[in-house]
Amino acid sequence: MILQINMTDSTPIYIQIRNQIVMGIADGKIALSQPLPSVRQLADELGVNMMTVNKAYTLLKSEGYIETDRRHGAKVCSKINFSPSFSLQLNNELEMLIAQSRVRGMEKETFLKKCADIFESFESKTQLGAENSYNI
Amino acid sequence: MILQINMTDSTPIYIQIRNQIVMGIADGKIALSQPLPSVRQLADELGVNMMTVNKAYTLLKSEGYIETDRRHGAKVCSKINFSPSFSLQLNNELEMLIAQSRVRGMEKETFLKKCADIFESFESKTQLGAENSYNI
DNA sequence: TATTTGTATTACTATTGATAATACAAATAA
DNA sequence: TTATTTGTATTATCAATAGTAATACAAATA
Repeated sequence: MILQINMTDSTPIYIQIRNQIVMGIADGKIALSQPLPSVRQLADELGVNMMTVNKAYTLLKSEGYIETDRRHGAKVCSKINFSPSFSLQLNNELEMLIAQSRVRGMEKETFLKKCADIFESFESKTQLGAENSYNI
Repeated sequence: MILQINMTDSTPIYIQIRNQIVMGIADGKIALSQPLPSVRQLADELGVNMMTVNKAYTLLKSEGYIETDRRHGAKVCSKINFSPSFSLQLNNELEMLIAQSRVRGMEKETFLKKCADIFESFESKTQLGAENSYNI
């Protein structure tokens, strides 16, 4: 399994890369401390420019998901903190999503159920062994 | 109370207007079917261009929050539907938010509690009478 | 010495955001 | 009637940003 880039999607490539790596960590396809491919290697595989991958890695690094070392390349952090900046972002985005859901008539219980389902879908995937890890 | 535009914020003005109107509806400061100020009037009050307000109104209309009538101006819809496109957007955004929260060590219960709190904060505000409505 | 790493720099292009000036049709108020 | 007010369409301009790309570089390793 390799990252899937959708060139017709309006979402920028480096955001797609970033999102898929975060999702990969969340559902256990990418392990903590796992080395990531080099920017050149991943760029080759995806058919994009090296600096596009670098931009994704720089973003992931600034968010605390990965760390890079000049020689050893990039790897997932061994521990990913719940930072204050993420806490702010989470609050703001949840507030907007809930405002919209509420205005459209969604009940609180329905919303919470949806969240619980998504959360549990990650938990079940994470139980999978390392043999299901991403081939990146 | 008037809409508060932050010119130093990187969020585009028309998005700020859109967000604040959605939030206003959600917490009851703006009622269903309530008339909104004309694009010229709101533009004057905010000190922005008429077409910037028009852009916000066009977005709100496309999302089903408001409707416009050539003579009577814009007003909030009497009923705002839970559209398939919003359902998709909600799923995608929740998936990303939950992935990030989980990776950062947030427990499912903590996440659900946060959502419930936000939901309830809207519910309590909505109980307020019409005298608390926005002065827009 | 050769190779591989991330990264800094620079450049190019397309897109976006905001504003502006008009103009128009429709509806209302005088 | 006439004047005014509504949203909107059109066109234009300008600045800033975003996205991608090509290249070069320092550091570390084999």
